[in-house]
Amino acid sequence: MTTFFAKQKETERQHRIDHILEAAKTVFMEKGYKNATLRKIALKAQITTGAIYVYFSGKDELYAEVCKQIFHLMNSYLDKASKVDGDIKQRIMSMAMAILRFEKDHHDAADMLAANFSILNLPDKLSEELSELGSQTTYYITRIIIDGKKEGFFPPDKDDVRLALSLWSSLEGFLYMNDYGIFDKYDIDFEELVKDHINYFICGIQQYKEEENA
Amino acid sequence: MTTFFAKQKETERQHRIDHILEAAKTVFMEKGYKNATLRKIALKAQITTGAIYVYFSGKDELYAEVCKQIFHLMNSYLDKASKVDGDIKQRIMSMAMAILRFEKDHHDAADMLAANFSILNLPDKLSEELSELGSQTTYYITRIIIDGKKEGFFPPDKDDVRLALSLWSSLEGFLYMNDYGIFDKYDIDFEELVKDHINYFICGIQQYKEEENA
Amino acid sequence: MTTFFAKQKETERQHRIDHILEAAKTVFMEKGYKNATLRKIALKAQITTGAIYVYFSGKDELYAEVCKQIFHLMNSYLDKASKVDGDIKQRIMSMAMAILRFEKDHHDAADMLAANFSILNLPDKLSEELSELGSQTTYYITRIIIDGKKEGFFPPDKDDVRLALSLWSSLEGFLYMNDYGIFDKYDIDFEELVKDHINYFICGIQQYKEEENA
Amino acid sequence: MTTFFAKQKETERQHRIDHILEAAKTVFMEKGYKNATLRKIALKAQITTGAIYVYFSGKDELYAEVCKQIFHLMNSYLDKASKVDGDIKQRIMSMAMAILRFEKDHHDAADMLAANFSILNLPDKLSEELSELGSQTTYYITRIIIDGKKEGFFPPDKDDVRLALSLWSSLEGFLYMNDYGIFDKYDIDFEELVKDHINYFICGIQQYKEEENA
DNA sequence: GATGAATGAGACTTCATTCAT
DNA sequence: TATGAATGAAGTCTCATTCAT
Repeated sequence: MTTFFAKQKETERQHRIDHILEAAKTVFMEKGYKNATLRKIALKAQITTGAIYVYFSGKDELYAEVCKQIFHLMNSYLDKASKVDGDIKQRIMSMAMAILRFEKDHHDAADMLAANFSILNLPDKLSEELSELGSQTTYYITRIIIDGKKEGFFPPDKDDVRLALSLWSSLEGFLYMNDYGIFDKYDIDFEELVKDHINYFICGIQQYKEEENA
Repeated sequence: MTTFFAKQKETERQHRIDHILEAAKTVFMEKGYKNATLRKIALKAQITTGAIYVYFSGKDELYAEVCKQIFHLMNSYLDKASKVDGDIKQRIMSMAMAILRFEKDHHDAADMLAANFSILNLPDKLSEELSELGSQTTYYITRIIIDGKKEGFFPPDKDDVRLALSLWSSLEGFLYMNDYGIFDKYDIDFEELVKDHINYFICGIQQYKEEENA
Repeated sequence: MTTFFAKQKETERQHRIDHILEAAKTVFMEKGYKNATLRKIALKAQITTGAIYVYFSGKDELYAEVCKQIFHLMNSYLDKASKVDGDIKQRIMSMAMAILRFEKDHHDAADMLAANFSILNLPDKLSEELSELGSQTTYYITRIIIDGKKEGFFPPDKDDVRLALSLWSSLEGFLYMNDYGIFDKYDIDFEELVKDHINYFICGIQQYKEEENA
Repeated sequence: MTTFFAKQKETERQHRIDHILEAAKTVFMEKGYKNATLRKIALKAQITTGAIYVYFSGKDELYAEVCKQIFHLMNSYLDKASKVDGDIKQRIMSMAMAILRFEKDHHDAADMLAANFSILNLPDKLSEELSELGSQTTYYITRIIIDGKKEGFFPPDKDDVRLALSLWSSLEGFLYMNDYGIFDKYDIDFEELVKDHINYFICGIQQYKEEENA
């Protein structure tokens, strides 16, 4: 019986945590770390500031936990995209579009992932977790690159991780520039721009001969 | 004589301004806009917070002026790089390396240029200046692309600005990822990574046939 | 039960608000709006400045709330006086004496009602409330004038509001002069002076023939 | 010769003082005591803040000196009005209208005269001077009342000073109410309102029988 | 005399965090 | 557990006054 009630309690506790995290996510996303206040979060969660301290050690941990959630959300996008059937190119494009879609669907959330977590005063465990989660993206992309080499789509002499990082980095660049409204000044279809870039990049990988570089 | 003394004073005033800007730059770079405080800046400049207000209307303007300086610095890198002789590829690479070098030399400063200045409460004149300065990079790159098309290096049907933005965006992505230490976990020569990406990208532009995309 | 505790809490909250308002009133009255500081108020209320912000949005609102209280207090004087039985003259005199008494009892408080509330940054609701409260005095006096005309005490051709404003204005003048200690230099019974003035004024209204003015 | 140069210097000094006072008057009138800053005054006078301290001991003294000037200005209005020919009523009305005109011509200046000088940290001499100047108005009015009694216009049993203070007080009341925009809400000709009041008041003095009051 | 940069105290305000209830 | 009032430190900004030049 004790166990039953304990579980019951545990569940309720988790509910409250989720509830707070949900509110925190909204506020952090909207205001950013500094401008978000525990009061606003508490207000949104319809609890009091004091209650937050029952479940979280403070603002920093709360922020980190929200980030964790967002990382998981993002990875769910990637996971889904990674399961799409098709040739290598289609799979890469699917992955890229998933990242773009996530950015579009959760604009402010995406911003949070770029935070420099080192400024927060976090316990080591959380820091590592966040770092680990941030690496997931590379894993997903790398996997496709590896498949691509197996299938002869990419030359075997190129390094998987380097290609994956290269692809991801450029994608992030587009998101970053888009975020700061750089493209707003021009009459440009953002998605098309990214697709073209990936096409050029893939094409380049396939065609580029190292000796040319000499 | 009056003129002489007036100049003398003007120079001294400029010295002080530069001195404050220097301190502000350090602090803003290290802490970011929100976390930087006038007190910290004043402390670093070995003055009082009040003294800052003799030269600047407030935190926002101070921040903006620091950004202006950094933009100018960055543009000096670009300007120098844009004057390098060589073929189109070499010129693009020279430009890219200039951006990398700037990022390396002024790591934290580069971050500031990404700030969303619209959140600051700036006089219109300053806002415009910053916006204008921020566009310079695109101009530099676009110019090379245009030359490249003239010389037959790039296909004539590709849009100059789109290519320039695309190139710049991917570069920014690398810088961004590097900033957040993504590459630190891997044994990767950052510069090589970027060079490879550009090579693939350029090669892709030249070789990519639109019909393939169908 | 919930209701009971909620009420309890509400009451306590009101107590605290009243406590702060009391301190604020003292300080504002003594120093005026500009010279009063939240620190002084907090000190007097034996709390910290921050605590004030739990109950009030800032200095302006605090000031406005104090004014509201004073207006209400003043209106309670007027209300009581307006219920006095007697002929028109006695009723006017009763009203005038109420104003004098209020001024005497709450010397500095009275000053605050003269504030130009438009310089404060108040929510519309508060602004309107204050404006409304400030008009009350005229209403009370006007009502007596109207009765006076009905009873034939005043000539029917005189405008109610003009007479009321005229009476009130002169009263305010006496208060104002008294405030600045003008009468202190002379050996004068302030109340008698005002009574005489009102007597002359009333007598004048009754006797004055417009044609004389030609 | 020394004397000549000394005088020259003295004159120049006075010029500067006047120049500063002029600027100070403008700023104090516009902003009020607290909101006026020495910098604004210095700016308007096209000198530096430091220079002000050569001629004045500080902000308070500067304010007081400005008030002195305004008192003198006001008294010049009264002086001129007091010299008007006509019967007693006309002379009183002339005096009243002069006060109204002064208030109209120098709206903000008039406000300053109402300041509670005791909050300023002034040397005794200045305080007394200000007090003395503030009494002038009563003198002017009293003189007419006295003449009025001599001529049989007013009953001989009424006290001169009391009548003068009474008249002046009510006038001040109208100005005060007008200042705070009380009349703005009503469609009222301010000057007419005041004239009527004075007429009633004078009429009342002449007609009012003390025994009625019993 | 005059300058004006600099000070230093103090203004209002915000907020993460604590703690008595 | 939960409350929410209160704290205390810190934030930006203002300004009368001083003082080296």
